[in-house]
Amino acid sequence: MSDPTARLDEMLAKLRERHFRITPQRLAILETLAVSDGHPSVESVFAEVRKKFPTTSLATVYKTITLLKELNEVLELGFSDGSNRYDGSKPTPHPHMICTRCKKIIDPDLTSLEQLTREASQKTGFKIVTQRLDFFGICPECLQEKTSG
Amino acid sequence: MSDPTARLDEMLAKLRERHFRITPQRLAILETLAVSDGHPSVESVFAEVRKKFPTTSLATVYKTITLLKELNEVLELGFSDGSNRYDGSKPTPHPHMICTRCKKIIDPDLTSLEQLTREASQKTGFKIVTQRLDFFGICPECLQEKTSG
DNA sequence: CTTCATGCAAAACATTTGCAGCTGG
DNA sequence: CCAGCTGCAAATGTTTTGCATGAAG
Repeated sequence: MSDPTARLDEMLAKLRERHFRITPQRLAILETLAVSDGHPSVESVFAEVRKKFPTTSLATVYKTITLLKELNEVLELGFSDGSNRYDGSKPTPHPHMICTRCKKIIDPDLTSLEQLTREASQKTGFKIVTQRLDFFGICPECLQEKTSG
Repeated sequence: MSDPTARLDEMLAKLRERHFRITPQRLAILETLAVSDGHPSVESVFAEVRKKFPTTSLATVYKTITLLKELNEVLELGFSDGSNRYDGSKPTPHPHMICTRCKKIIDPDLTSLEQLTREASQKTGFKIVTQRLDFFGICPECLQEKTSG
């Protein structure tokens, strides 16, 4: 999708602009979020960052992600079962396709979402600020597997 | 939207069919979920049920709602901040308009959702099983208020 | 240097679970 | 009767918070 290096630079620029410090731990967290296109969980970010900085705490990962959310530099895909996932490569709200078998999450490009949003606004009188759209199902790869889970 | 009494009867029929017991507490929980069109939270269901049965425990409300979810007789609107809401009057997945100011949730009737789902399926090869769509914004009533929050 | 970030442990939440006693069918 | 339900309290799992130490700028 977007260039990971460019995204990392954008994130760093935003931090500097707001005078937040760029610590080694933060840099590692930003890198992980900017590079991964797999919508990582907090735990997987934590595990990744620990490879470089073994003393990093979970609290720091949470704090940094909270900061990035406030700066609109990461998109949180919250699920009520606590399996939250994060998208740092494309931080603006967009639809997701979620495979309920392998847990993969991909970003579809849907042209008719704009039309749907317009319809929703017209029919309800809401001033729509943002939206969240998830499709749940089975991805092509899992569909090919004979054995059903 | 749908007739509350009819919904309650459907829920009761499903419980009986599967040989689950209909206790006074359960009945009160079902009634609350079937009647309210305001997408109540667990706490508000609990508060409502307590009016009739003051000894009811939160655990029972949770257990009953979990049961109803498994029977597809209630739709859970989970939010990652823990402010989950429930829709017993229309238990099949459908879009929601959520006012971020007054927390009201209403059900829009969107004709172009089907088209969007088709597009998502075609472009990704997913076999789509269900979906979740929330629009966040300001409702007409809140828009009319002069003071901004 | 001064302020902000880190890391630890404890706290805070909503939700789930274990279990003794109760009760619907 | 007795399997399943209730209510209590304890456990769980994730996220947040307080605070002393450490490091970015």
